[in-house]
Amino acid sequence: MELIDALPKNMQTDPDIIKFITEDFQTKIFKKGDLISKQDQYNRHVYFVTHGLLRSFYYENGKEITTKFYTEGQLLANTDTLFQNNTTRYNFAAVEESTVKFCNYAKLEELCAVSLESANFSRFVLGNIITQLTERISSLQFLTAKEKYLKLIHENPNIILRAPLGMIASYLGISQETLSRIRSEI
Amino acid sequence: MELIDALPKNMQTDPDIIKFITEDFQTKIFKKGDLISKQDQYNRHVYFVTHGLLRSFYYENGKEITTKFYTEGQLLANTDTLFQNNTTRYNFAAVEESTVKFCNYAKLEELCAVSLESANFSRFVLGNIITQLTERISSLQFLTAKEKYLKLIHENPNIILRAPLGMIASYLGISQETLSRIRSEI
DNA sequence: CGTTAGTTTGAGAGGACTCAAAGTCTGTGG
DNA sequence: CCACAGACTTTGAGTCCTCTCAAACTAACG
Repeated sequence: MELIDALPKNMQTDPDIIKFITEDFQTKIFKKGDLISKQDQYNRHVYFVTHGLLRSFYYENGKEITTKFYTEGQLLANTDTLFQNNTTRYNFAAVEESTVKFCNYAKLEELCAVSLESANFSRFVLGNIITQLTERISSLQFLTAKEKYLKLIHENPNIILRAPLGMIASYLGISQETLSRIRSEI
Repeated sequence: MELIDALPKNMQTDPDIIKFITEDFQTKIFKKGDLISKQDQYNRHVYFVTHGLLRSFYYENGKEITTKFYTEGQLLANTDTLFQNNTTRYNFAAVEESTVKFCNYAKLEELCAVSLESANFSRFVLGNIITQLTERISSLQFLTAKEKYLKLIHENPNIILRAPLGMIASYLGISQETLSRIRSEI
């Protein structure tokens, strides 16, 4: 999915936007396992996933905890850094070979500082992210391991097919073994 | 906390903003237990908590599940409705007597459609909400009941003092009894 | 001072965890 | 094209955390 297709129609033909996309974005391909960004650092890029699957994760008692998956058409960024100016606790890595388009967040800020349309579209995007996160919170809050897995199957079957079991388990907040047992009884 | 104090300095003196705050906002006081907004409806207001404590919740097997608390200086809104145009699954109610200032989201949209400053401040606010939600997800994902409670004490001691145990328990995703036992052993 | 909301305590059941070991898959080098 | 190493998944056994149901206790309020 191309970046421009993710924009509302009226912005797709806006010369400022086109200029922004063509001049300020770079493309990069990550191989399976490649790190895009490391924890405890500042990374002020915003990535748009053109193709592939990526994830964010951190270490807890030596184990990797996957916090989120990012597929085609989604945005990936260090919100800690962009919005709070802190280093981030998350690593970002490619689960499979992935192509991303990225730009410096400062450039996006510059655009939003002069383009009302962009600022408002950006608000819209953030609003949708909030809805997604809220939904995820309510899954984690009270569902059993099995319910969480079934919900993921329903809402994001492609992740289940594409990501290894261990990553999915930690994403759901359950152990690998438990997820494996759940799979076998379905 | 007054609404105007929540704004960045440069906006506090902006005539358009002042006009917006004084003309488009209303004030309302809710008594303990009062419902602000009900599930399965559209509520397109945005509320700013001047004083007090409110919460959002839904019903699961007849039990109330508290999803979030809102204290002084925070915003409360039906993101389902504002960003996705759906009815919401959440109820909002006052945990204790609370004063809110509220406006129609459409008015805020109108303001953002003409005021770059406002649109960008709004983006900033949304960004912070995202950071908070992300943080909450990681608490729910892997902490034990006790760890979640200790984290809440650390980050939001006032909620623990002001909200009844049952609401706090469901907010943490644990049962009342478990929370009570955790309290007694601390 | 009684009624209701809220909290604590107890007992038993079950889900999910950990540690450990055995399978299975996959890709690379001979 | 096969074999093997390393990554990934499954299975087993035992333990512990947290749940549920029930009942007693306490606080708040009219």
